[in-house]
Amino acid sequence: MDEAPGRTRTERLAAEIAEAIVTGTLAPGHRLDEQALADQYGVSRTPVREALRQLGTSGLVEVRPRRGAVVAQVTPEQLAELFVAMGEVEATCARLAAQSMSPLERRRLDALHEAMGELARAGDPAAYAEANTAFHGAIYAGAHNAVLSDFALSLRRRLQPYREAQFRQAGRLARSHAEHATVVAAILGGQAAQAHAAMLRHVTLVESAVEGLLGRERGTGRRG
Amino acid sequence: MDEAPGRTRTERLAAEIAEAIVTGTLAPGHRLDEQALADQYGVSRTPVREALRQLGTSGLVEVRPRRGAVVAQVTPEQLAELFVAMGEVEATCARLAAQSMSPLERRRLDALHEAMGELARAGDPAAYAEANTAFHGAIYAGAHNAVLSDFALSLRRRLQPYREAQFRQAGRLARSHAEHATVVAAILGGQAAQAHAAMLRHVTLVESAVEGLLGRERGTGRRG
DNA sequence: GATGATTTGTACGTATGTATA
DNA sequence: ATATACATACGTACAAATCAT
Repeated sequence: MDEAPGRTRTERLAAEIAEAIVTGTLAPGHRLDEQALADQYGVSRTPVREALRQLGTSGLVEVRPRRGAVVAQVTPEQLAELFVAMGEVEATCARLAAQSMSPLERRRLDALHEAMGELARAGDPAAYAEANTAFHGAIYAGAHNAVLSDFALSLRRRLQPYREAQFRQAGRLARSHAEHATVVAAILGGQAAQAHAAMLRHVTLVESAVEGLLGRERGTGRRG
Repeated sequence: MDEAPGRTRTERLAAEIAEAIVTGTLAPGHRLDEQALADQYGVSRTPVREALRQLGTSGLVEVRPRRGAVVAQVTPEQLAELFVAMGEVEATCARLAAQSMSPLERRRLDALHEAMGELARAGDPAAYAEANTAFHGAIYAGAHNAVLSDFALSLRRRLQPYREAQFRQAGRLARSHAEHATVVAAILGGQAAQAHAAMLRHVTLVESAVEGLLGRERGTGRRG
């Protein structure tokens, strides 16, 4: 059976539901009925409740007392704030990484960046997106601060549904890689201020790309 | 009975337990027995469990599957990371505040700072500490970003047990107020970079003050 | 190392508050 | 506006795992 990851049912459920939200299987605004989820996963309501509460604290779902839980509905204003926050936190991580990455970490970041150049030239959005997560993760880790990197990761997860399709935009891969290049150069060179600025600009450009996509794709029905 | 704040028992319990942790009534490392807490608050284990999970996600308590929950025990390394993270996030808020505070918000920040000067001269640590929370809260709010300000607030809460006594240090009030002055001047003048730098320095100095206190009070610091 | 005690994890039942007819 | 239906919040019971002996 599936007893693999998180040891308790609550943990496994939280992970599975989070995954479903992040991949878009559960769309924003979708109602999360406790009994339905319990039936679906073959457990009782108790671990479902605890998982929903946990996801509520991390911001992925909105729990309204006595009124049930829904997949967090992010307004355009909140989306903008999330992107600003992610940009600032990622930029901070980049600055700290420039100051405190070990030589080994720097070499690995450089190697990862080179490999992503290949993926960009090959035009493989899925592989690039996966490597991109690793790239940003390497920078979080290089900041050597678990508090900041956990927060950056949680923001990245919350924004993932909205960033998913950006790499399909024409030319986005090549531009992303070029933006990364300036970040990598600053970090490898230990130039803290430049690393901060380059990362802030990169994330801001991602936001622009996403906004372009949302403007185009939306128009279909959300509730009125 | 007491039906005052949070509507559900879980919410009230989470607030009460958090308060007890933050004020030091529940010391770090203290075991949080579900049944004992349930008896103490006159409820069943269910809302206690949910409250503990919630506090676990926010970092105030550590929940170990099948092994119970304890008040989060912060190692010296984690404490340092928390201070670095808080410094960076507060500095970011200060920079954003310098860029985007409204004239009214700037006037209020200035007035608050002036009032704190009185408290510092009067030598009232308790009142100063309370005003200090409002001061930093005003800067978070001035950043106009709920994601960042929520994170800053949660970090401040997590660090509160370790910062509590700092204002009793001789001369700390006056120094704190002088540090605030440079932050306020930069924010009011719209000088983003200076606001960032001044706030980062301020928080770093708070960390030093706390470390001095901990070193004195604890005797030993590092664990083997 | 095995056994008993304690505590957590999960299931299930009931009551109350919310939404709907 | 009242009543009805239903989902959630909470309590309670049992199972399973950890710990103490």
